[in-house]
Amino acid sequence: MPQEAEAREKVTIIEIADAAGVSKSTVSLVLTGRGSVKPETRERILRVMDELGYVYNRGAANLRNTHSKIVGLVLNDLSNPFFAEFAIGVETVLQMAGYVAFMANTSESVVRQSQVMRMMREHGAGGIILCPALDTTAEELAQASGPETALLVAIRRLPGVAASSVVPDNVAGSARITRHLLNLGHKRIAYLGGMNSMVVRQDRHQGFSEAMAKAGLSADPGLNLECMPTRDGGFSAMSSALALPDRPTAVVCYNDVVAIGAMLAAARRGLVVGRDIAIVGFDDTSEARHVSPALTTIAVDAVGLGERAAAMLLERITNRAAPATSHVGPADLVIRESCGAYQHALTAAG
Amino acid sequence: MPQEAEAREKVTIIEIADAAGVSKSTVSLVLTGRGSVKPETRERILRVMDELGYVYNRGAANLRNTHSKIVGLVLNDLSNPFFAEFAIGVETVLQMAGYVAFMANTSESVVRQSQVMRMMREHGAGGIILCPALDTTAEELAQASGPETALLVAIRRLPGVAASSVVPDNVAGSARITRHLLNLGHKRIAYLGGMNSMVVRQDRHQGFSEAMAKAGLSADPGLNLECMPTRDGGFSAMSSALALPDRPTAVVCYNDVVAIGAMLAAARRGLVVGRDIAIVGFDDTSEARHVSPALTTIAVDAVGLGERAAAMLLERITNRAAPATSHVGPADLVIRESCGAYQHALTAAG
DNA sequence: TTCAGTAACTGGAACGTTCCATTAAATCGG
DNA sequence: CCGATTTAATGGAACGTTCCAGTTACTGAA
Repeated sequence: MPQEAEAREKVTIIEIADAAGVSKSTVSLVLTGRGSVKPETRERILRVMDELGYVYNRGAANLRNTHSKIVGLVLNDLSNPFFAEFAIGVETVLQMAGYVAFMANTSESVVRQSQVMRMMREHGAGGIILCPALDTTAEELAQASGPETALLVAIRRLPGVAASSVVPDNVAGSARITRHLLNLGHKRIAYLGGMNSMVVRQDRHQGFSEAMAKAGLSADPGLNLECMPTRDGGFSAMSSALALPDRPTAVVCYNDVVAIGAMLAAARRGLVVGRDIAIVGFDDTSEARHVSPALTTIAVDAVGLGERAAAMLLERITNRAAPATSHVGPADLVIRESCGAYQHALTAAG
Repeated sequence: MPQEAEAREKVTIIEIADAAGVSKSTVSLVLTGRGSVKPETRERILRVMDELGYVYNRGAANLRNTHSKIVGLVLNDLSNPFFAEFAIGVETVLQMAGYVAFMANTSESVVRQSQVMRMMREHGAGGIILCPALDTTAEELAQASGPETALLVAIRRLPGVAASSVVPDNVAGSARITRHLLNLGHKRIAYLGGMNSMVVRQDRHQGFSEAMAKAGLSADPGLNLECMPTRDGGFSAMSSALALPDRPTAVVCYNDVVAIGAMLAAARRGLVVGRDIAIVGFDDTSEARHVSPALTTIAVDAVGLGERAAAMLLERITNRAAPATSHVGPADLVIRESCGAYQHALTAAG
């Protein structure tokens, strides 16, 4: 048991050296494992370190080195379970590689975003994984980021930014779930939620439109409804959709939280979701499974995206000549109750 | 617009000094804002910094200073929305104070916990907020932590650890929600979920037992069911509870996720939660509101606890003579549908 | 005018490491 | 048993800051 020395002052490599009767260089050698040092000497030094409660000062080491083993993770909304899962994926991979992560939540504020990115760079982060706040521009980012810090943009792609990126396949996923509704016989299908200025919304709506077009249906612009990507947004947008003279029989929502808000609005009007109307989401957050009726949605594997993002960033940091790369992750249909597929199968069979 | 210089090499205070025609000391003065420097000179230096794309190297500065402006946040389970909210609270306060946070997720592994704590110390974290992994011992913690790093233990208190702490009032909250069920007329009440070895479980169960005792009821040991604090755990524990010959009419769950698992199990057996059986949780995660029927639970204000934890840690870091303190946060009853209070009121009125 | 006081600025040592250039001792092939 | 090679260890400069102790130049009071 190391004796909890009275060490109020931090103990340095030099004190270790003195106590072990060697030079600081030798201590450095055992610390970095680089040169060759006699096993017996190594043991003695390690023992002394333990006794004096030595803790390695990476800041000092980095002063010479540069390779810092720190990366930053900047999230636009940690309260969204999707991003929490993404963060878990990122962090797992970093930890296994011996890295440690700065984490910051911007709450969609671009000014906080710039601030924390600068802070992280000042503290020597070798790279940053950024889930950009809503109206982040390419220019701002070029400012906030810099040549010493590798940048990877995740989840929300950012046109015109020279950085690696990791995003789910929004277009394909959206087309997929739209086809699912078309197969169930729906023709009047609304697209609900998100603001047109959001790239993710553009991609997802594009998938929707393409699937509709391929089925020979043109998307009614009156059934394309914007709203903030929140539960409340979904609720009120859905309320107006239901007030339309010729209301939709199915609704493709921007994401799960909008869908859940929409389901509430439908229920409030006395409609049984999955029977009277079909509602589907996107993301497959854990809530999707537990809401009632369970939500049919697109699973994008947030944890997997996080792991991939971290791996790509590390590659880029260690092998700094590597070019920026992009990864588009899978987006799989998860059929549950809210689309009415089971009802449909039942009536078809009976 | 700062001209994106070809600066592959990092630019230092000395290059700024040369370019601005002053000494490095003067540049340091404007950086730290300490001495007095002519406004005109300051402007010039700032302009040069902008032009050359200078980024402050806090690592180098800390080498002399010691006051690092970094704190660590170690979470046992980020996938639990409760801890995500706690993290948001912590991070908000830190950000406002100009600090940046290391974040790590241990997934209840004490070895990862020790590893990340050591890493954080090596990187110069001035303090660590720790939500300890399940079987963390006081001795281990004394090892992993050190005199240079202020420690604050949050959410799960850890007997025998000399550190500040922030926890919700588990005993009072649990007693409160138990009284609520007693007031509704329940007599056979089960306590479900968590493992007896967990301090939080002990506290919550204590509150439960005390409330039962005060009502003149002794808690039936057959109705005290352990399980892992997960949805699946709740599901199977509830299944066995319902298979009992004389089954409970109400169930106090260890936390919300266990309660939601229990609700599923009840529904699976054809029971209507809130009418045929009462189920209540603890934590008031956002899921509690959106599950159906909505969950009656105890709100502990995760964000507020996080803010408080961060504030207390900062106080301890800046004013290092300050003694370790403890904070016990409020635990308020939130009545929704799963306890059957509305049904009860209705039948009472009718 | 002189002198104290202040404003503006500066050089150099120090912080805790790494790493290069050396040196001293040990090993080895012939 | 010699020269060459290898192993083990060392001193000192460097990394990018801060801060102490100065050094000017200026201001204003006596």
